[in-house]
Amino acid sequence: MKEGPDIALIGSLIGDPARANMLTTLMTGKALTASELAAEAGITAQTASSHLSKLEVAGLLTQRKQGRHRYFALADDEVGNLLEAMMGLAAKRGHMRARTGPRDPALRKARVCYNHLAGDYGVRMFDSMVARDFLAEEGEEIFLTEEGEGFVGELGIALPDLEKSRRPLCRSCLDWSERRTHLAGALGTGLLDRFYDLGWAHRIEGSRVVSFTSEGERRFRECFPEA
Amino acid sequence: MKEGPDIALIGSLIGDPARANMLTTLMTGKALTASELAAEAGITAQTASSHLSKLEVAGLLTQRKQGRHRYFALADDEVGNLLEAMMGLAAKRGHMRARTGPRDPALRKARVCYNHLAGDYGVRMFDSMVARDFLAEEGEEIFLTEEGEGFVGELGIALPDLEKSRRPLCRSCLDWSERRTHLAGALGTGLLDRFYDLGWAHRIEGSRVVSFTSEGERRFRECFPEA
DNA sequence: TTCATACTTCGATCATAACCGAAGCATGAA
DNA sequence: TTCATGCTTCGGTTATGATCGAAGTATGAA
Repeated sequence: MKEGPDIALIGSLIGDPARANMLTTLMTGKALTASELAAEAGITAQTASSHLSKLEVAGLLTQRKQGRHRYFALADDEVGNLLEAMMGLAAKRGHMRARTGPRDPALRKARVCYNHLAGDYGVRMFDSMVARDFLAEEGEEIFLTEEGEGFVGELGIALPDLEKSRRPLCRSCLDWSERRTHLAGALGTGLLDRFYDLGWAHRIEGSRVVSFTSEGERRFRECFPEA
Repeated sequence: MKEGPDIALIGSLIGDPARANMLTTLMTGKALTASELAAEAGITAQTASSHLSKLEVAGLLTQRKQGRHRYFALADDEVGNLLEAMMGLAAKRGHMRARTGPRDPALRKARVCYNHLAGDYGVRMFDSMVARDFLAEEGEEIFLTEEGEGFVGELGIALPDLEKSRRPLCRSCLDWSERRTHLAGALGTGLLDRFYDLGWAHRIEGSRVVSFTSEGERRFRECFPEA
């Protein structure tokens, strides 16, 4: 009986893992750029672009152009509610995401979260800097203290350059593997870039894994002692 | 690469047109055999068998063997509510199936939503009961008030029986055609069953339409006056 | 201007899964 | 027993769509 609305269309849109990842990420309510969503879903920009346009045409996402960026967000509350309902059902049935793969342990240890360090190392760095009062938390906001400015300066980071960009210097980001906060923002990006420059670590091609050299690992642990 | 429930699995299951047809058909609340569902979806028995086993493994359907037949039904209310929510979103976005037949107006007027009354009449009943303080809303939760207990008692509903079940007595459900709340839960089911028993209405075979007799319609309007 | 970034479009590859024919199993009837 | 029905399993075909490389467009920065 072909009566009523077409749920298969919406189902198939949510049914693709890459799109489901994007939608889940957007459940935070924050609008994200196409590249951020691509990184989150673990796909290239081309593929993400195709997915995002499908989701927008179907009315699940809205798009806002801002300069070179395109920010995507869930179209409205109803979409969020539907996703929430699906998560509820999935959780009840025990359908958790499969997370078994050879790359997985490396991903949990250290990976890029769009442009900054995440995973165990990302959280460790953040905690260590907070413990030594280099970073101060005020609610959602995070500030670099005066001592912190000295610290990152010694590391060889040019703060004035970072402050020139319109991005906030410090932002918090929630880690899916650790379920704790790590450092994002211009400083988060700056620190990771500095680790690359210092030769402590490098990106694994075609993956989000950040691989530390043994020397780099030693220096990193020295630099960010556990609290 | 995210933590949390796997909505993609459920989405992809609902996302196949053949399976979506089967699930929509089962929204009538009646258990149907594998062959009936195959015919409904327009596929062969082999293909249907494969679909049905996937849906059962995922926990969306339950199966009951009876002789040579296998009867399938939606696993529980939550599945029905999710499907209804998806229909709501699809309808709002204009994603209707190609063939919207003459039965459509009847569907909007009164239909079963898995096991309770939906459509114009479902919303009217809910609104009327809220307006007279028979039902009280507290955020997402809905309660039957003391006056409400008296009211449904007069209608001939045995509350103790309903309360024995583990299902919540009252739950809200979003209506895709009216875009408003109607009553689900054990009481929602109980009320619809009572309308059948009283001869006010009956199900149209092979459809979700609930057809009221002219006498039944009169009594229903009397019983649930518009606010 | 030139260069870099952010994103899209095109084209081709490739993996998944929907599908059905044929055969097999289980139940019930004759 | 034999036959019919309801459903499942197996095997092979086919269509869909997810993916990425390469190239193109648009915006902003130098």
